[in-house]
Amino acid sequence: MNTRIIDLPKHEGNTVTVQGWIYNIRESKGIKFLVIRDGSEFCQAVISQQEVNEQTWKDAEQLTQESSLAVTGKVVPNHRDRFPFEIQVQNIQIYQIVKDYPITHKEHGVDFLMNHRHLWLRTPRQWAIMRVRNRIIYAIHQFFQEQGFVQMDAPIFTANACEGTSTLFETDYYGTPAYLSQSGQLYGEAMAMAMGKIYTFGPTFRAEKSQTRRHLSEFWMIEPEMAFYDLDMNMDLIESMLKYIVHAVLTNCRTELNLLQRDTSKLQKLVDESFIRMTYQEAVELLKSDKTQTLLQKDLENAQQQTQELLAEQKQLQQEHPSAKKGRKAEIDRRLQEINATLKDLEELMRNIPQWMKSAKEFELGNDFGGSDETVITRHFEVPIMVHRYPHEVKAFYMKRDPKDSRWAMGVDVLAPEGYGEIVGGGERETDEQVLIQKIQEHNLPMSAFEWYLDLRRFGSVPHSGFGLGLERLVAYVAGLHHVRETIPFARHYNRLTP
RNA sequence: UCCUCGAUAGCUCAGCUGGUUAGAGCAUCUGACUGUUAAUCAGAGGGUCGUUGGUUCGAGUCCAACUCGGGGAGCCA
Repeated sequence: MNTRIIDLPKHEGNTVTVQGWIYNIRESKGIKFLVIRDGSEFCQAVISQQEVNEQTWKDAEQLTQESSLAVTGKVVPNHRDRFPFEIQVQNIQIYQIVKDYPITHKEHGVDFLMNHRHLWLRTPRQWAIMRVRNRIIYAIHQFFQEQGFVQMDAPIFTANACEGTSTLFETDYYGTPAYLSQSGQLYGEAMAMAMGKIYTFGPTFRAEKSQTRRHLSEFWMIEPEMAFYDLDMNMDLIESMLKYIVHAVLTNCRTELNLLQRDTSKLQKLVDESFIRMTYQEAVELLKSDKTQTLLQKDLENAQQQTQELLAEQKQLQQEHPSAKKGRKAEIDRRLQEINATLKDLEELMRNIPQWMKSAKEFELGNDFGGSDETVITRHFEVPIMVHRYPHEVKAFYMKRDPKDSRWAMGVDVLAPEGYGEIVGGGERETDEQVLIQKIQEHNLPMSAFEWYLDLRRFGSVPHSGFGLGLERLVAYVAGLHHVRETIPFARHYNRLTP
């Protein structure tokens, strides 16, 4: 019976067989260290010439990166490695010897890696990300199922653009145009009126030509919708859901977060401390405040100082380079590349900050926040911020107006700290048929397409709320990633349809 | 659509104000090393510098257009 690497601790001292692939080989005279991966984990297998027969050693000499094999040997502790056990190999069985595997153990550019995404997924970092993603998905289902929500699916083909704003993918549906869904929201409301509390979990499509680290053309969204929930109940649910998910990842994905070098103290804060809740008006005040200007000024000065320090280090290393020995030379080259990359980032930051300061200072009440404004607001805090009661003009037609002040719509956006931006958007829905009809007209949407939706207000209309959670943005935040394209197995975005 | 940065070896990059035969590390191949952690050490092969045109005695380097890509704005999760 074959063993998975993750189960090796249960077999200490025993002889087992593991099937997998060679992730890396290091060797010295008469001894080979294989790093084997089988999907469940990565571990070292040691082949010593003295301890195997001639044929096994001969076979071992042919092994290359990503060759597939089964190794049989004794499980012993290994305290030097991340994974605490290794296999002392007695025998190997080769499935395939690989030639010229394209991904090496050095750094690669994003474009190259994305072109080899089908192979890139095999690396430890991607392995860790996919496991975090999996745990988040599992936690989402657990959370909602435990609370009596029913998972239901909204259609992917739709006859119209539901909110009438973003650009959608058009397809041919038996001769008439159809669009790929940009949100299951309206269907979610219908399902909530049938089942009480529901959530959808499915793909969403946006045809916007966004070329940023936060956007995908195809991404996964979770959209809960609850009958008899007001905005405050909605926010409570969002907060407890995010705490639940992050707690689940913190307790079950230690290895993965460690491998990703995620600072877990920041995630722990999200679990332990209350989220910040502020109205749009308060957020605008904060944005325009001197406090914001001071904060950004300080960020700018830090960036400038760091730049000076790096330039000094760069100069020193360049002087040392000609006289350095080979090993040291390589070290210097590595560091110089690192410095160059950081300098480019800092340069961009220093270009951006003055614009952010200007945009924050000149922000006008009534406008929607831009990406930079969101970033600036989140820089003040270390936990997620729920901004609620936005100007109704900037929100979708189905959003309920604040009964106390009709300027505002009862919407809420959750902004993640550390610059990850909006991860949740939601709100309380309009319940009045006449108000909705008026809103649909104001937005120039085709009334006929919304007849079924208006039925929900004609037959037993009740207060209800819901929200949309962007899975990839949440994964990026929890895993501490620079870009959402690493959070999904095969990313689809502008200029990327393959592999 | 706009702004901005970029394209040099299989991969990641260096190449300053234009000046002999274009550099490094990794990967590949050969050799050394019995506990390695992106192992190390010695050696070898590998490039019409994104495309087209221009300036010049001379262009990887300067100029223009184009192609492709990164990041950002808009829009959003």
